Amino acid sequence: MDKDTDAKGEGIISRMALNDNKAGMEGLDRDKINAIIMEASKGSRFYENELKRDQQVNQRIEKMMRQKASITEEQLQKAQLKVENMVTELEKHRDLSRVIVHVDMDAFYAAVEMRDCPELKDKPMAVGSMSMLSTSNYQARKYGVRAAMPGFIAKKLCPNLVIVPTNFDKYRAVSKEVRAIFSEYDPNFQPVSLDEAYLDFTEHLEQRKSWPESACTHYYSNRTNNNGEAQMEPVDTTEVTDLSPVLFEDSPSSSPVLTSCGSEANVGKMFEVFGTSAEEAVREMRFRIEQKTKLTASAGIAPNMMLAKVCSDKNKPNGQYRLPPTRDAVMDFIHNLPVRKVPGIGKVSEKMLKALGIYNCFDLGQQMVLLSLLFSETAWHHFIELSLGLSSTFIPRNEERKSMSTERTFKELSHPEEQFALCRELCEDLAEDMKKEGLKGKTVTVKLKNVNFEVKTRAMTVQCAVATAQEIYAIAKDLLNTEIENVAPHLLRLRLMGVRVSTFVSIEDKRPLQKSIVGFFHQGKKDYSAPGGSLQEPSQKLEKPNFLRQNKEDVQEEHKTSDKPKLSFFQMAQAKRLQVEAAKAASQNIDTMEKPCTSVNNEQSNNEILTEKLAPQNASLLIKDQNKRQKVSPSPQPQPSTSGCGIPSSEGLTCPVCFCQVKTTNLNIFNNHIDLCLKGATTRPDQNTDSESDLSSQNTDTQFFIPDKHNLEENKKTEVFKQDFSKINPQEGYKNGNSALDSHDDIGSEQPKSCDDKCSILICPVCHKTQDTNDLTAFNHHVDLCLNQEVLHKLEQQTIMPEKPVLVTVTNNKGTVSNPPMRKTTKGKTKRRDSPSSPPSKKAKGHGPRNTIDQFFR
DNA sequence: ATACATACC
DNA sequence: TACTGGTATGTAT
Repeated sequence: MDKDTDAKGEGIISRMALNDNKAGMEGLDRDKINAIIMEASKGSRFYENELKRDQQVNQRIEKMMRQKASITEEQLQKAQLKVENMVTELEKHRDLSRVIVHVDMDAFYAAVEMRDCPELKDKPMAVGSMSMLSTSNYQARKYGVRAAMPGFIAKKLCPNLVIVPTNFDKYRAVSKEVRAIFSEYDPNFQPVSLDEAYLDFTEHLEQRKSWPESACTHYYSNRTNNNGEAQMEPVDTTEVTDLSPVLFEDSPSSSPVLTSCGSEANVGKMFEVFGTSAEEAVREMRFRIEQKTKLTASAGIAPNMMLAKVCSDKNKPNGQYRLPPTRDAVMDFIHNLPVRKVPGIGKVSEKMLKALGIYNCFDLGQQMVLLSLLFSETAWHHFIELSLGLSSTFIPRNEERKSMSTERTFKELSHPEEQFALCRELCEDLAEDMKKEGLKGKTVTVKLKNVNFEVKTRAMTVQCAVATAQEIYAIAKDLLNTEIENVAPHLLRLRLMGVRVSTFVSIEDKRPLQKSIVGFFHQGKKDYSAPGGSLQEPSQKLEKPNFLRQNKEDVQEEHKTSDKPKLSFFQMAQAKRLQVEAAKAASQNIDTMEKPCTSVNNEQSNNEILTEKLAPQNASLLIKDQNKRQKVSPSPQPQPSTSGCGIPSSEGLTCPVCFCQVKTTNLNIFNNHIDLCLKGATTRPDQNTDSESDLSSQNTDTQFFIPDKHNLEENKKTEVFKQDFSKINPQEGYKNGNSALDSHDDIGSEQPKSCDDKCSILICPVCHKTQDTNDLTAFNHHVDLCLNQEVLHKLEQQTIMPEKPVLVTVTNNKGTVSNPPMRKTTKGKTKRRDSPSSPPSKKAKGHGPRNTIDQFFR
């Protein structure tokens, strides 16, 4: 229509241009900066995609405007009442009694780097890479350089910009120190990211009233020559003491804020005494942070979280702002507050509101009736609270996570083989992460971004929760496969792939998993029908649960301990992981072309030996095939009989599943063996060994697919990002906080061999739930049921979603399968023909596969 | 339940 | 040369 400005691409500025709403961006030459950004971006695929997305937003706006035009007087009156009632109701419950504080470290990563490298202090610098910056210091911000900007553009804005790679471990360590201080003011504080948190100071302030002055006295850390013992703050003596960072000479702080300890007024002073007010307490906290870390923080004090957050930005950097807890003060504060400053209102909402003439929170209140008619209920409810300066007055405790994912960006990846390999690797990584938290989920989502930056997600929910890499991959690869087939004969030209697991099933006790499972095998081995017989009978002759008994006779005779078997799924995962780690180790070796295999991560401590030994062989294979971009070729590889290349053996390789010696040095043969072992543990032999073709069709899945990292040119970069962004992850709190590593990284304990602990807690090794019984019979019964389910499920997947092309049309609305039913249908092949033809029946919005694809790859 | 968009750091 | 990664949530179907 008449979006003359937007259509011409000028509206895109709201997406592309810098946000000067953050601190440190005052008085910039915006136009010049934007011109440079545009110049650097124009024509790129990224830019084109942004344009497209902007058009979508414009359409939303147009739709909204049309809606607005059709509003009747009657509707308005009705809405008016509704809004008024809502307002009075909300006012009635306004709570100004809490003292909420939001603390935010100033330019955190950049500040850490500057602290540790004085050279950087007087230079514009940023942390990140040429592809993406995490943050920038205030000097760089003067040039328009800021977080989330690609480094190469930042360089154009500021040619002298110094870009420092991220050092996540360091930031995390600093964060830990800071959080230790937070917890003294509010033990239940909520971290938002490594550098940011919400605290409820109410309690602290109550207690503080009666504190002696000594409790409110805090020392400078770099001026305590002799009386260190009198200090409240432990001083890290290894720290250089003259770093006192006047990081922000031009701090705009207008409120009475602690001056930097290097300033004239404070020279020679050894300590500070703080008062009992909220401001004093927060000042004190910031002082302690600075003394401890040599870094500054900013804070906001207000009666609720939203206001506190906005306030913390007000006097940043190295400042604080308190909004008095009165309605007048709040309303006054809100009045001129641009909506974009409010957490939760981003570019798009801002643009939509702007189209309605709404710029600040006052406007928001004025237009509430209209908004209530144009936006969803949740949206306008949020708006109305906002316009009244209301939000949560208590800080919610960190709840359980709802999903876990991993994704990776790389240089174009188009070959299905590589895509599957990558997918598999992602599943491995994800499974590993999930294991640390003992999670199992029912929904697997694959995310794909093509080289045009168009994003697609494909999800499938299954009956039984999945946790291991294999289980996840079994689903993910089908989702991926469906997409690949849908665009055939074209290739999926990907730039990013991700895998996510969600819909977690509750697991009551995740920690004692390792030990308990061993205990379980020792206890329950007898027979699932036998009650608490010999609780600690030596593990010579365990019986499998009924279900698995038929599986692996073959393996059993080779190795006595192979009966442990039932090889819990954890063990399978572990075995698989060993494979993968070996592969990783191998490819790493190639990366550096010299790094000895001992360069494998330390965390692998327990299986390091194994990986080390595997690595050389893998490496040689990899090198051979490096240019082919193919999985390890199945043809016999003349291997120099590198003695001791296998797992602990000198004449072959030891299978991590059955622990048998496989007398070969050919990795392919070995891999096949492992795969058979793994399959054997979960599926009927006849299902996967029936024919040659069947086997070969599963190669993708079962063989070592060694991702060719060298073709992922971005790999190194992205690894960096993976690190430094996980830190900002809001979930970081509990992610970090758990000590799962302690028990779960000890993979040795997963191997029945090395474990003789017995455990009296009964935890089902399948569903991971603590069983509320001491009765072994009942427990065994439960386990059998669980296994039944699990195995059935797996069989189901084998049948319905065979390796090759199954084509469960996930995207098909309702009708077709998205969730394999538990019955064994005939082979999925018939289905597969059916479903693609069904799209014609789709109604309304064509969002069936075809349409999507057309869009995706035009 | 699935897909896509928005938001946050 | 080059535009992140992890999570939550809202909206629409």
